[in-house]
Amino acid sequence: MTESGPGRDPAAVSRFVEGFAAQLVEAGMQRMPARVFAALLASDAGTLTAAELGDQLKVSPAAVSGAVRYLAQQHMVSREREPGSRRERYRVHSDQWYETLTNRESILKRWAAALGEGIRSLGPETPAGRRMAETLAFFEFIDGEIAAMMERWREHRDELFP
Amino acid sequence: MTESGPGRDPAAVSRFVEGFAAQLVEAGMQRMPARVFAALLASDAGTLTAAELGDQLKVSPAAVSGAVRYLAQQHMVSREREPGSRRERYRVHSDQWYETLTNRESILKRWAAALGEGIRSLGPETPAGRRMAETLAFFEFIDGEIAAMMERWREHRDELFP
DNA sequence: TCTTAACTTCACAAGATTCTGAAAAAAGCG
DNA sequence: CGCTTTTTTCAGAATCTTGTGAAGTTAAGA
Repeated sequence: MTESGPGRDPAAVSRFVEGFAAQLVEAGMQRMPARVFAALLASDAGTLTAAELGDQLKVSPAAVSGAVRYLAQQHMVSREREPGSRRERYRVHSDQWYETLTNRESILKRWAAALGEGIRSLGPETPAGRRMAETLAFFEFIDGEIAAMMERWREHRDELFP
Repeated sequence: MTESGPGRDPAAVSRFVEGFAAQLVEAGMQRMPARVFAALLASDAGTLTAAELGDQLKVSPAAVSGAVRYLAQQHMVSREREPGSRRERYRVHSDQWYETLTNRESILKRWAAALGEGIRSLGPETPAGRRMAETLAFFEFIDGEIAAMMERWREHRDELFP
């Protein structure tokens, strides 16, 4: 339930954090980044400090540091320096983080590059070459479609959350 | 007997297999399934036997067995019994395997389920709940779009490879 | 039915990851 | 500047993963 006062049920938060993190792990994400990310997603402000993360997840500052570095590299969180403090805050941009999922362009592009090289070295007219060419065409098609899809999403979002 | 056609350079095949597998690994796939899959993708017939896979990849039958089981579960390859032999052949369907990439529905659905539970337990009107609701809406939107996108792909493919 | 090829399962060793504690580095503040 | 708080780095221990060898299971052919 929605609570005010001393706040939210820490047990409920923890259940969500661990459950969602587990799903992310299953999809290939490392455990600690997944937990840190889920904790940020479940925070009311959308930001937490390193100390809060370490405290809530019961891990060392070192682990938080490593996880946050990874998440920042993936553009899933950003770092903000709090004015008037030496603390750093880590933020999840609710309307942007999941766009990084579709920005796995880098991955599609690397797959495409590896396939292109395979086609070239095995020969485009060999059976294997043709099979790989079809796969490559698929990746290129998807790559083009995703931008349009995200544009439609933003319109759709603006209707849902005006 | 499966003949590697004339002019097919085993070293070139191996380079592709290891390179493409490395990209798959980077995207979260286990190493052995990735190598087995890449080997199938690069095979001329689109099929290989367990013995051929073990031989080409220099791994034990046990490793092949585990990798193939995983790939079959993910519907990335299918198993065929060779008539008149006790061998099994493993096949990649060139025009279908990559559709499994978009069929990670299961993953989207599980993420959505975890988010839905989080929204319910933290409260849909809390800031965290609203953030999660937007993410959930995104996943639901994507889920709907993907089917349409794949339909467009099939049309596109039929133009490219009539 | 028996034999034997082919695949699968399982315990374990080798290897890779991941997190911690401790020390170093960076950065605000007087 | 020097003190203090916060973050980062790094070596190493604990934990997981992964592939192997060997035994076990299944199924084709005689």
